[in-house]
Amino acid sequence: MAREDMDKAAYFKALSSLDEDSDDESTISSSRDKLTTSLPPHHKSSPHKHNETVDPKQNATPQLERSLSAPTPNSPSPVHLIKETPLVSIKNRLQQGRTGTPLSNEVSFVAETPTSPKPIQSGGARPLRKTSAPTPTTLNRGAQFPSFSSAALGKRKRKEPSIKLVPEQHRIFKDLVFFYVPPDDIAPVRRARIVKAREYGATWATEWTETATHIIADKHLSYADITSFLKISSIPDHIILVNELYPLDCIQFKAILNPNQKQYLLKGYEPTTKDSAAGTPAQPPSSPAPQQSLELKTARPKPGRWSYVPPKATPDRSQNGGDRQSALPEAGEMDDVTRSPEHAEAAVYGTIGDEDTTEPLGAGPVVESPQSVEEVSRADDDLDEIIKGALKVQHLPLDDDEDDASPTGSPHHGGDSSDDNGSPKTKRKHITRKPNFNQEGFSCMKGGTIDASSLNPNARTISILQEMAAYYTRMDDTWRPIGYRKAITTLKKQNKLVSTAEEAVKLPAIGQRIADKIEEIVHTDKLRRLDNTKSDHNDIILQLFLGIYGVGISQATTWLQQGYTTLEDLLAHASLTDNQRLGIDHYQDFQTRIPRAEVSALAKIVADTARGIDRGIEAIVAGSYRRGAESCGDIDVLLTKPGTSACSELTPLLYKLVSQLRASGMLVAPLSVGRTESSSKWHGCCVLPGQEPPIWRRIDFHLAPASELGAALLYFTGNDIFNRSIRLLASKRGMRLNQRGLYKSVMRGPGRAKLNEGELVEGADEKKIFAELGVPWRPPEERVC
DNA sequence: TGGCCGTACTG
DNA sequence: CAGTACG
DNA sequence: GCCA
Repeated sequence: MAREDMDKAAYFKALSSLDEDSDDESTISSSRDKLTTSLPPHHKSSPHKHNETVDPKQNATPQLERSLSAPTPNSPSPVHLIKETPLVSIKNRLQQGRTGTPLSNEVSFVAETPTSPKPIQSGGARPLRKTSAPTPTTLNRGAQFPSFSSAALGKRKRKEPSIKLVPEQHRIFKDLVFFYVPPDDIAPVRRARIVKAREYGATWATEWTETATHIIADKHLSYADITSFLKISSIPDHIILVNELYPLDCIQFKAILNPNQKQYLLKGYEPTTKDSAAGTPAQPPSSPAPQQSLELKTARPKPGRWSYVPPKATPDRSQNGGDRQSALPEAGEMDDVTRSPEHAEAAVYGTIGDEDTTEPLGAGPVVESPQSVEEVSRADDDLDEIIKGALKVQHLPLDDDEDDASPTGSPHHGGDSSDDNGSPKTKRKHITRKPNFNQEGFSCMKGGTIDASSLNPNARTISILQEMAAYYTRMDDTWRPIGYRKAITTLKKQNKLVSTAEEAVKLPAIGQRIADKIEEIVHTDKLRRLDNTKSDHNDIILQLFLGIYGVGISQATTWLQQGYTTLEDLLAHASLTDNQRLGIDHYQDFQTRIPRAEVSALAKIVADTARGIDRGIEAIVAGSYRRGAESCGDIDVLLTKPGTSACSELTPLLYKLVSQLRASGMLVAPLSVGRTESSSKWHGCCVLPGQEPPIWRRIDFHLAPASELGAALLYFTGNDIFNRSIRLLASKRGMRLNQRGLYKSVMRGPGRAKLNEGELVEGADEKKIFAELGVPWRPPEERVC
């Protein structure tokens, strides 16, 4: 036991230091030390699944040894060192922090491999490589932690992606031969996917062969693309044609899924019912599909908690809603991708009339200019090239989801409305007061209207920076992600491509380091720094865990340390809170975006029910819906009533409302409910009655007496960055802004610590709050930061 | 070098 | 209390 | 990460 702990500790220490190593510049903040310092006591109940997962004894130790003695025994050719690219300043990579880590001094220099090597060709023309028969160069000792071992190789350029097979019983792709189209692994994402498939037992055919069992096509390809690429008239019956999503899902569900599901089909391809045989039912006997294991752990209602019935088809729900392409959550927020002009009215149910529409003060009624260009298909055009040359595939989106965010796929309203941002109008800043600080730095001062969709010239850069932010979040770094997000906000507002570092540093919130990264991204279409993480198992598991409602970085890290790797592991062995269990059972549901129309429908039910309880109640949908998003991550309903001045006047109504909605079947579970009399929130889950299959949605109610409506709207409309920005601005002005109101004469101690409550300035009127702060009014759809 | 929003629920 | 969540 |  103790020994295992030690090994794990050693491993994680090593991991940490390596990670920092590969970081461009030195340090990562200290919070991550928790990884290296304290290991949780080993409970016996803890997850040592003998079969799968890690056996620390086998892994950590050898790894450490190997990395300590730099040269890799098996690595055949020393290959030339990768030259540091000029773009990245590599200063000191020695880590001071990771004290006592055996590796920290050794692995000080990790080559940022440019990924170019085409592993396949190098070995000559053998078309198949069997992963199950590791080549001499395969470093299989390190089985579980590829990134670690590859990083540990130090400067040595990896010649061939080391494939670390998963334990045999998990090799769901055993005996399968995958042929990818395009048949290369140049793009980092694709390489990671291919490696992953191989780790699960697949054989990768790098040349077309009819012995292939599956053709895995790039998601943009159509059936015709494939046949023409292969120069055949049709795909042989015994070969299964699926898109790249398929293997990922199989891996996540640990099963060979039915390849005929529509989310795996290619455009223009009608499966000939034939392959249902080969394709297999979704749940092969060998590996229980998640649904089943999920069903096992059924409701264990707890006093005060609704009985919670795990619904049938949760995890498999990829087809409805937005096809999530990858099992893993993506970093960036996808809401606000598009806006529609009519949002304002739609957002309000009940007697309230307007609040957005009338606008004297700020930027007038924001009428979206119809916008023109439709670019959605650009990606498709690239495909030809890809197929032909198949050599520079770098345009494939780095992240999986991108364009799926707005489900409807509704092409128009491609958002962006007015490409107003450079336009003079945004510049109007009526200076009420002269601030003694630079208010340019506050993103709440300027409208963000250009979204991150493909229309944005910096979309690619933004997407990659978002991944970086997400990556650092996973690393338990609190502040870097904020830095990145601010930079991203700035970038979103540029209406032309920012391509050089020189140009970039001049922009607010973009410093030298991000500027360098921007330049690298624009020039190479990727960030090497990020590539390193792409195939990191632990990182991928972390992403998985962080996608669970109720699980944050702390819990996710702990579970990872304990050796859990899948949601099923967690359900079976980890100790979970009720919310977390629910979060796992509905993992896919919660990951699925909610079409705007469904939000409207749900809100209408709420509003109608509420009015049945009290005519005066108004239900206003806030959140990304109010910002005009075409799809939302959850539903935010603000409940208010004219004439009220305290939450306590509304709480009883909320209680009734919830109980009626629950009775009517719309609300299906509570997650977090107010404790006190005057509390103002209720968080839970709902489904659209009649929806088949039902998809659980996150819904939040927020109570606001009329006297606080403005502040509540401001808060509940967000977005979060906008809120933080405007709140920070308030605090710089000696005020305080929260969901109840704007307060002045707040005395603050060191570090802006609040010393007193302050005196209420305004709470009822959203616009007045802007005005008091000297912030130009911005309608909700311009609060996208 | 230290700050980076303010609040509320869970266990 | 730390952790997670909400915008 | 960025900034004062």
